[in-house]
Amino acid sequence: MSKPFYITTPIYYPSDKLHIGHAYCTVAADTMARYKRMQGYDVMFLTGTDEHGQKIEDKAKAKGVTPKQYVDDIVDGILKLWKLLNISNDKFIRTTDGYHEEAVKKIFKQLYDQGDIYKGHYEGWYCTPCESFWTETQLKDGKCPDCGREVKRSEEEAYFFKLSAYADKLVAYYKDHPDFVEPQSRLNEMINNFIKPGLEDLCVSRTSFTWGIPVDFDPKHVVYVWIDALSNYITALGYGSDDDSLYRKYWPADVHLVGKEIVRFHTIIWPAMLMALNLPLPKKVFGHGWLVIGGGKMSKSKGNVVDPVVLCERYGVDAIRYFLLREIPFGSDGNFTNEALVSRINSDLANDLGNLVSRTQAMIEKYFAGTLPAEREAEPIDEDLISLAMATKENAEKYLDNMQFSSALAEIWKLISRTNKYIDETMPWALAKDEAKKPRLATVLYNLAECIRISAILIAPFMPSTTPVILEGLGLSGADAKWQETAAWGVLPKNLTVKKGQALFPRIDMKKELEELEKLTGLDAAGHTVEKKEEKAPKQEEKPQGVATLIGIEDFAKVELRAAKIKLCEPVKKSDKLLRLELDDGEGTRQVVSGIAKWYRPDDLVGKTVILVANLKPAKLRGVESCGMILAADAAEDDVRVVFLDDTVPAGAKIR
RNA sequence: CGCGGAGUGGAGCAGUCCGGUAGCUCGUCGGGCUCAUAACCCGAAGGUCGUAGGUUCAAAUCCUGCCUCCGCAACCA
Repeated sequence: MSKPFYITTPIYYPSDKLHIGHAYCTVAADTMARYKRMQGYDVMFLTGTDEHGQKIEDKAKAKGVTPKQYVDDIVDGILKLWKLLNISNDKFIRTTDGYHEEAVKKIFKQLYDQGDIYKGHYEGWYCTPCESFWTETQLKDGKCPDCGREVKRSEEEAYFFKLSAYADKLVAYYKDHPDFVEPQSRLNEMINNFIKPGLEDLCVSRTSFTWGIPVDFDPKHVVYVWIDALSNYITALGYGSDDDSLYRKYWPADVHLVGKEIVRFHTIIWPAMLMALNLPLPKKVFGHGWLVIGGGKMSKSKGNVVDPVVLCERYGVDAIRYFLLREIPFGSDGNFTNEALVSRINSDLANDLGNLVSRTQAMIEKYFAGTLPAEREAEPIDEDLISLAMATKENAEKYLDNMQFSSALAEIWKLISRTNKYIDETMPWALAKDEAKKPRLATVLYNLAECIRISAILIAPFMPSTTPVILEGLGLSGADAKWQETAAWGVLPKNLTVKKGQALFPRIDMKKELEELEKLTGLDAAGHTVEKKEEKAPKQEEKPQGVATLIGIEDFAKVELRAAKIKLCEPVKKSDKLLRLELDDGEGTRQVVSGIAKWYRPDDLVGKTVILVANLKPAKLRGVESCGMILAADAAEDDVRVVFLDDTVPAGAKIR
């Protein structure tokens, strides 16, 4: 019986459409899963969605649908995306699936019964109308950040998981299993940041929202994300159900693939939970890096979110899969730019691989009418090529086994390049002119075909739909993609017949393409957001009432605006956004803290006249009291301009 | 002194743990070839390895200080 191999992606949060970053992680997992399958492992590849929680409840409400309807819709899109990307997951779990909910209830109950979960109190600020708890730091002006009303200090009943009890065991486990977390640096981060300062018990239930799995013995609580989401890795296998045969077969997981932002949950909370349940821990948690767009994190507010569907439609799925895994060393962050994408497609896929296949097939057709004769004539020059071809499988495996996708591809491309070079070395077109050299010519072309066959199979985990196309061009079929045969020479029949097809990866005109892409994605070649001028103007006109709800003059009168002179200005310690200002407001000096350090230096401001909101309730920022605020304009997405008055306006002048 | 990552030819990266000729891909320039998707092959130019010190026969690599960039945390009254 073949060895089991269990690999997972995170379960994604379906509050929005997924972007290229999610695709990146899932493509990586898929490549690993396909590789292991080809090697003969019995693979279980799991992905899914984490569907509960406040945010989804809110989003659904805003859209006027039930949370379930809301997530159903998004999940539908996710399934389509995975289909488009050729993701070969064996199972897809949704945390709203009945079996998962049942299992989570059981897990929660068990932890409670054995004392790892206890009932306690969650202290915070409560806003009665909103029925929401807020932490000290979430409050705005000491008031509810949602509705702005008064909050009161109160306690909420909640269940806690005794995370603190597992700190020592976790550290011991890391020590005994140095490969548990990769890359290594992420583990250091966890220990320094979270374990050393001391682990606190974890709040694992909520009463502030209802979109979740109810605690079965105390249904006014719902299970919070930790236990609900993390346990998917075992509930998907039937743990806690009547049939846990898959669980017994596949657990513990060989790899949890996660983004670096959730490494913490997977290396601290999840292992502690498993320890409490007395279950084995996953063998490895691999924290991959992020796709960085134009030097910054991809985010909706920056408008630089890349949609994988658009790219796949334009270049084909395999080109995108290749790019993602080739361009960025797995584990570190990497830049995503349109230019890099097109450049990779052109040089690696069109020029090196596609063109190699094309020229080889063309020569076999031209010189032998498509079918090679059986006579052979080897020469010493062939040895170098053949020995590299025979070594490439092992070279690639060395990296693949450590999830170094990029390096693995580089190894395969070494063979592709070497094969191109072999054509120049042997000059088949010269051989073709001499009838006596036909056996030598056939040998050369056969060697080329063999190298192409080997390369085509080796890229199958990465580019599953390209492999069959290449193999069919060599007279084989997709079913001939046998991993073991990539280390065997002479697999193709001596009298092989080729069939030249369409160009595998048509070359792209870089300049034109970048212009097109800029329009399509709103990102320029270097990945910077492009201002969409034509769209911007009408947008603003369309929703004048969207600026704010209308107020009466009496409401405006409540705001006391005054001119003030900046007397002194300095940065606030331990803060990179705040400046402390001392203002002359006509009556005296007052201190205001403003979050404009990014755009103004203290010297720029001293002596200037600004508009002060004089009757704003004082608040503390970074420990410094701020009495009022000064007005500034959001000039652009990431630019703020303070409103300056003419310096002839005296301090204290009323503004209305 | 909150935590972490990074600064290497025009661009993107490797090399740093275990000091000893600075490497890869793309781009540029020159040449070759003509089977091929204006592709392929060869060659060249181009680097004070962020910066200032220190250790050493020898430092991109080890030590110390500083600067810059990027994340996280906190913070945009």
